[in-house]
Amino acid sequence: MYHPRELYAPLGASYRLRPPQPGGDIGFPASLSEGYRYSDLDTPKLDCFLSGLEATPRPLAAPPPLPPLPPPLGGESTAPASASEASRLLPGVSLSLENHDLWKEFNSVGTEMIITKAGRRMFPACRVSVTGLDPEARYLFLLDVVPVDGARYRWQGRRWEPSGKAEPRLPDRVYIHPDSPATGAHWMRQPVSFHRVKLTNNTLDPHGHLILHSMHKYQPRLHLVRAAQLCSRHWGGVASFRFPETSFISVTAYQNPRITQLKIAANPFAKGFRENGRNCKRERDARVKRKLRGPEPVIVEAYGGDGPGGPCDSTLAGDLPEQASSSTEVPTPPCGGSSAEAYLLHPAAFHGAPSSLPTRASSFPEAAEPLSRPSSYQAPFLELSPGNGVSSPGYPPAPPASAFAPHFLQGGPFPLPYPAPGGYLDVSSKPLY
DNA sequence: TCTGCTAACACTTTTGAAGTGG
DNA sequence: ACCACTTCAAAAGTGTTAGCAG
Repeated sequence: MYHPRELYAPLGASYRLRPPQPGGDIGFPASLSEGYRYSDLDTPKLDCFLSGLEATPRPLAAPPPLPPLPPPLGGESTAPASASEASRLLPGVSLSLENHDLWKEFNSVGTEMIITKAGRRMFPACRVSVTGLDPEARYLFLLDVVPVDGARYRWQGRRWEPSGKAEPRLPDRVYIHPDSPATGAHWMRQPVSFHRVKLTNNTLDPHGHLILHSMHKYQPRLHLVRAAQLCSRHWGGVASFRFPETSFISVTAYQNPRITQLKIAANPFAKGFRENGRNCKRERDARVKRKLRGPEPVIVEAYGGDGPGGPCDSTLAGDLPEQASSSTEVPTPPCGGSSAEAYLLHPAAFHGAPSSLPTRASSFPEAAEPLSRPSSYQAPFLELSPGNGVSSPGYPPAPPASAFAPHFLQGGPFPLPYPAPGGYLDVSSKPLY
């Protein structure tokens, strides 16, 4: 494993990010905010996806200086987003959170996400609508999760409170939407769901799930990268987004009973725990009593469900029951083919190895280029539009989606040196401890 | 004793193979 | 032979809970 500072020594201090600005998150002490540094956000992180080859591809030879670190996540933006930079890279691109209301409801209580050794899905999942993409160009859609602050949290019976410093930063991993790469038309056709993302607290996780510390506050980020293929050293622009209402605290067991209630009410897989479900507290207690008395009689009556509406696997359809997609349209492959087609056409892009391997080099001429110092790019900060695309100038910009090079790929957690769409990418920049 | 984590559990939904009919 | 549809079992995703470790 390499650290970017070792590989990119020449970049030196230009990649230093300034500390977060005061005035941050509600409930987050300024002292902790002041003391925290996004020490790893300068990791060249997404370079791998910057593939080629847009109409006017350009090699990443002269990295512009990274923008200063934005204010602490969740806080008020004291420095407005750099719209000009954003438009220079991916002009006009905007995202809106489809399930904004649900997220808002959870956020008002204090969202908690279960993390397990085996990996647990996020609920609610990030489901967004995209506009402003070039319908013909191809894009990668990525999701990662970054710490909101430098604190560890503790449930104090009624609310979350910081209790000490955060654990050391874990390996940064990126979830690649399974449809990637796809055309702008594809991404804009219907809401894009990231419901398959899994969170784990297993630092040795072999499945490539996003690794988090328990009792820490995190913020999901979405990245759109204009690129024709998964891995290249060329790029056509990138835009990063975050929605403050999607921040959450990772836990191994729910702390706030109100969150539990919300999850049970909204998640179809937890239907059994609802008031009328067989797994609700009343039924469970009764079952335990019956068990103590003797064998439980077989219940023949079918459990009345709420009808269909569970998470849908398709990107093109809704992923959440409370937002049943009205679209029954059969997904059509994006221009140039679906991810599966892309796989068939260019298997080396998905199963390929670092550019030194012949399989990839044969399929992707750009991989045969000499491995000069990978360059970084400047990620735009965009204002977010919560729900239905309604603009909200109060939304702070996302932290920069820093670039990274294939060097940072960790083969370990992945069966493949390059992750397939739908997989995860380990972009750890430094050893765990 | 307290806090946090894990594994087992019962339940539901999703998925995909197998079967059926046009 | 092909396609669309249905059925069904297995897999996967839920929160709960008891027990364990530090």
